[in-house]
Amino acid sequence: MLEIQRIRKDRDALVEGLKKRNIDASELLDQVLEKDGQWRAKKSEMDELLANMNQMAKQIGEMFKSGKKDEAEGLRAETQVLKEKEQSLKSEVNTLEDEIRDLLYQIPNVPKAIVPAGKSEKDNEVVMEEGEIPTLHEGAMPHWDLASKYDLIDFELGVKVTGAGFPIYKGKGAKLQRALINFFLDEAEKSGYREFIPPHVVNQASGYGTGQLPDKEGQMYHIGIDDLYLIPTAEVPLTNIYRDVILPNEDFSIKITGYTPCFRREAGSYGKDVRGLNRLHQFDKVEIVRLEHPDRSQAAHEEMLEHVKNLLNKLELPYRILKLCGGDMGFTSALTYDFEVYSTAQSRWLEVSSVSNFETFQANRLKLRFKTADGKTQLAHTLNGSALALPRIVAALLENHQTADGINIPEALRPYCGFDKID
RNA sequence: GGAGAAAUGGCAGAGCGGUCGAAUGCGGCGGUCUUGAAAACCGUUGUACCGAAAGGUACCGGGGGUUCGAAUCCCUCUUUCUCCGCCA
Repeated sequence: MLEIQRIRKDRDALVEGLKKRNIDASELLDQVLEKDGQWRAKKSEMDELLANMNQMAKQIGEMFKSGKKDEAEGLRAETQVLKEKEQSLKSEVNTLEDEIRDLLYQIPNVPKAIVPAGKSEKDNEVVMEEGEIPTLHEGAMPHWDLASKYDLIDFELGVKVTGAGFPIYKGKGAKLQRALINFFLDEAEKSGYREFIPPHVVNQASGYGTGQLPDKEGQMYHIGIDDLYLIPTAEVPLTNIYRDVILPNEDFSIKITGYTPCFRREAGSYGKDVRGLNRLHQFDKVEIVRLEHPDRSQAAHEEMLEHVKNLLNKLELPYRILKLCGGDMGFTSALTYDFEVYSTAQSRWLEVSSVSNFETFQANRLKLRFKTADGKTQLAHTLNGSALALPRIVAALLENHQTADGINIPEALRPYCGFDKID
């Protein structure tokens, strides 16, 4: 959520910035400003009224004490009118506040200067490419065929037990999941992230805190009886740990990580996009989250990219990094880099990580602040990234490392798997 | 799931319906003293909003109510603790 002060001060620059998302926010922002003006007028009117009423209440008290009953009764009758006035002002102020908040919820984050304008994923910029795309042997298969050939993942069994998009991992397939999770967590720890195991279910306030609500209500599974949501990513519980927090000084840098399953309803996908592991309703992911001083968030973002690069190098997967254009960026992000690995048997790039700087957008909703040296409170920056999401990594590992007589496990993963080949 | 008790500032802990944004202690910050530190002493110490400022308003778990006036009374929700039941 954008800060209202920023809209008051910088309306034109915000409109300009949001154009990169391919939206014209001028009308929305003007509505906010208009409502804000009305709100301020009503608010000071009400404050004045309340000040009067407080004053009168005090006088009445003193009169009763000094025995001036009649005077007190007279004054008491007067307050009746003011009370009614207060009621109506209060409801006007509340209505305006609701309207302003609803408008603010509709405005996405403003892209940073280096974000390219654009409408869709076609306008994303490839900023680097690394690793060699292997040439596969005759008869190489896509991962869903490999998964059934070596009995690693059972999609049909998942349909029976739950439904489409909930695969069941078996034997070495299950072991590989566990190995990847441990590998990712250990690497995160080496990079200085503290591990958390958060709840896999969150309340409404947390959904609002990180911006899943109200924008993406339908993407989360909702447990109606308790009004809780299954997390779509560990970002939600991990970041919300710091909701309503004021960090005591300005030299903080908080780095946390956590593994969780992720649940996404993902309505409206079809075809080759959802084949095999490409898109699931439940998947595993290790997330890294950072809270940084605004002056240091840019550097932190770059560090996070290095961390993810390192993971992909160790897994010996060819990948590329995209700088997302305004139109393809998530609602809450100011700058996002996507990592894609090349899926050789499918001949396509698969997104495996998304590393974003939200600047103050989430912090504003979270009320996550810190104390500056001169004692003021200021919004912190939040960042997060997948490091990494498992299914497409597994797909790429199976496909890229397949040979005629089995699938080779990359060196870095062997201690975690306990085997070096799937055959 | 049943029965009770409680929720106050960073923490601990007072608080008769009016003078309570809230005593007191600890902690934090600034100072005096000291070669330095400790101790002692003095001062200061929440958040947000409106306002150029003066100043004003709101907040004592959340929401609602009674009252001229609520931290204090009533209703409701949530959470915590104790006891019982069930249970990995």
